[in-house]
Amino acid sequence: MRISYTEENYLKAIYQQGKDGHTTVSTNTLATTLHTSPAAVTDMVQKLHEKGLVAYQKYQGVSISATGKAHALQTIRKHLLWEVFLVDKLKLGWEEVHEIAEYLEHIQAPLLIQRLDDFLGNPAYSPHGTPIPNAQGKTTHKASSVLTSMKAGSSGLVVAIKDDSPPFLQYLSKRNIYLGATIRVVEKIPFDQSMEISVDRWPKVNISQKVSDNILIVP
Amino acid sequence: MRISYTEENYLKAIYQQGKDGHTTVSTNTLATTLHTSPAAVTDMVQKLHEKGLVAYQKYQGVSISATGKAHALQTIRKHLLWEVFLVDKLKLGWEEVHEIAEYLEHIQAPLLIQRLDDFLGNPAYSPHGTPIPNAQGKTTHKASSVLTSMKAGSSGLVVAIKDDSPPFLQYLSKRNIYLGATIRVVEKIPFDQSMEISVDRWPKVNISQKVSDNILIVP
DNA sequence: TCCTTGTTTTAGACAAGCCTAAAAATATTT
DNA sequence: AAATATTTTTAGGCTTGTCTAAAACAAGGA
Repeated sequence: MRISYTEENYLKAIYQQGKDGHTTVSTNTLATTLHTSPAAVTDMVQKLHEKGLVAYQKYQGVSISATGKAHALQTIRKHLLWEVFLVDKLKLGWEEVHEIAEYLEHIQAPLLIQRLDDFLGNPAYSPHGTPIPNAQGKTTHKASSVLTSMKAGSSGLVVAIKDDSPPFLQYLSKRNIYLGATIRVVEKIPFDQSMEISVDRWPKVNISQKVSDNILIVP
Repeated sequence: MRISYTEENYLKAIYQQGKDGHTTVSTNTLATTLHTSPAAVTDMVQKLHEKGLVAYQKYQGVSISATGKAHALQTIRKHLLWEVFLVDKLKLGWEEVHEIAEYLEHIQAPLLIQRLDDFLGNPAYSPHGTPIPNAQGKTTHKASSVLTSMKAGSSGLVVAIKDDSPPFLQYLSKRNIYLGATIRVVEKIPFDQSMEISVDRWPKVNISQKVSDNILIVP
């Protein structure tokens, strides 16, 4: 079955939003993340349903099917492998690679991806710490916790960044937060759920809950 | 001005067929090389004319404009750089890379291409010996002659292959013809313009004119 | 010159993916 | 439970790039 560039983007979004596969994703949410109109989402989702790639019932949202999930994982695999290439080999900044990989991920050439994987040394994680699905779609999950859940006084290593949008990655770079950095929670502010942290040997800074929610740590 | 994936392919074909820019290319020829209908070509060529990328007059064929040529050269540059990457770094065969590069060449990311060029060591020639246009569209032409024009008894080094279609490259591989191979013209057969050649130390073989027309040599 | 042959263009139509505006269904508030 | 607000779907339409069939044009032979 032929899956278009656009269909791949829908599948990826539906998978990433509905994660486990039983959670249902709303039309409006998809329209926002895909920068399109709710009407366009309805059309496409009906098409994907007919192709057996998603489960969909009128007004009841959409969820990924097993086949759809397999496709989404392959697209994600390609995306992350290209990100590794762009950062490790071409020396692009981690905030520059996401957009470029959005294009590269759609190239259909199994041999290319296999060789790229070998060339990169079969990496298990992307430059943002996201686990890379293997050719069968399986990922090795590193046990980690969200920075938000850490207690004051504890510290750990940054292992992954959930949100890989350029603005967020630029924000992190400015505060010297990168994969492998050591973060110590100095103080938690109950009022707004923000926290005071110190990164490596740098002076402490305040980060909002929205930020700490997107940083994964191992103690 | 936005140039689509399809428009880029048309420009590339018009440029490669009409080379110098004054030669005019026919609708039918384009339809054949682009695997589409003459009617589709007429439509597209009118659109490209309105955008100033080609010169076109009804029933008079089409030729590339200066702007169109600049775009075509950039697409070709990207195509050839990716081919170098696929062969040199990913170790793909020279007959496997053309098709994959057809997709990669359309990716718009100037920074990516610049870094890729550096990563590859700013190559001047593709794996098939085609000169790679630089960022300004200039190519350094190696002086060479078509194998067909060589006299019996003379010999030279293979520097480029004009036709980079998989069937032709597979044919060459089978006869141990590759870039840098030494070819000696043993005998020319006037009857059908074919020739007997010997490659490196291998026993002599007969090749047709169609084949020798696509091999470039330096003595 | 006229007629035949082959090429090129026009006409009308279709699929993919999107849009806006309006209608229908669901959710929330009162 | 009714009224209001929000979400979602339908309806109709647009653009890009394609197609087939028919009409227009060009070029060569009689």
